[in-house]
Amino acid sequence: MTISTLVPVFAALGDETRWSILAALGEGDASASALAGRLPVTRQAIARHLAVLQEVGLVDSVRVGRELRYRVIGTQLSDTARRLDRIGDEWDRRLAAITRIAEEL
Amino acid sequence: MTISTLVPVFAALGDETRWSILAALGEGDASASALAGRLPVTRQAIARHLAVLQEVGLVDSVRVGRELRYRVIGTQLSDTARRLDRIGDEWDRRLAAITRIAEEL
DNA sequence: GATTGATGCAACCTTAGAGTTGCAGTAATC
DNA sequence: GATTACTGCAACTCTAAGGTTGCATCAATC
Repeated sequence: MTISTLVPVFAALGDETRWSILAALGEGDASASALAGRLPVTRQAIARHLAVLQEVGLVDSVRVGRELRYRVIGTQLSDTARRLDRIGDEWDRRLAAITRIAEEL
Repeated sequence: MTISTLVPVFAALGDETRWSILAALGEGDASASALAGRLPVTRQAIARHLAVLQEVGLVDSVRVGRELRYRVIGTQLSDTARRLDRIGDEWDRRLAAITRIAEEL
């Protein structure tokens, strides 16, 4: 599991509109059309954002009647946070090691 | 402290080249020119990436002689991870609540 | 003080992505 | 079965971002 699998997730999270979509979905599952009613963007734009979010596993879709209902997957967010934290720790340790070496000189 | 301050951080982390820069800096502080020697991109491109990283607090710079030496700030990464984790938890709780309500119907 | 090696700035190219409009397809409902 | 409402697909615009080349600048060294 390399960090390169994380990059698309961060790229997905690096957009305000997608956050507002995620926030709206946090209030409860919804379809692209339903979201378009609440957000100041077109349904098509939202659909593409949802595709991006689904691609990186932040969102899931279920067919309900004639609508595609999306829901947030909290796990992916937690996982990402955990991995990010681990990387931060690694860097902290490495930086501490470098600092120690530098001070010993 | 709103999530909108987080978005630029994620946007910064959503680029492979910037990760390779961060990884290179993890090995020890370095200048843009030094990094250009190790990475397959121009110094100018690297300089701009470093500006972006510095903008969101992922990197810091110190003048050493005639060179600008950059270093990773592990804290920002850890903070981001913590905040992301908190958001994930909130969503998990909210989703659990919604699921519970749905099941009670 | 001339040279060397670093940064800073500007113009430019190219592509990816966010957004739009328009229309076709398709599944419920009356 | 006609209508209604949602999804799917395609073409188009526009801007931002990643990358490049070229030159100016400025500090350190010989």
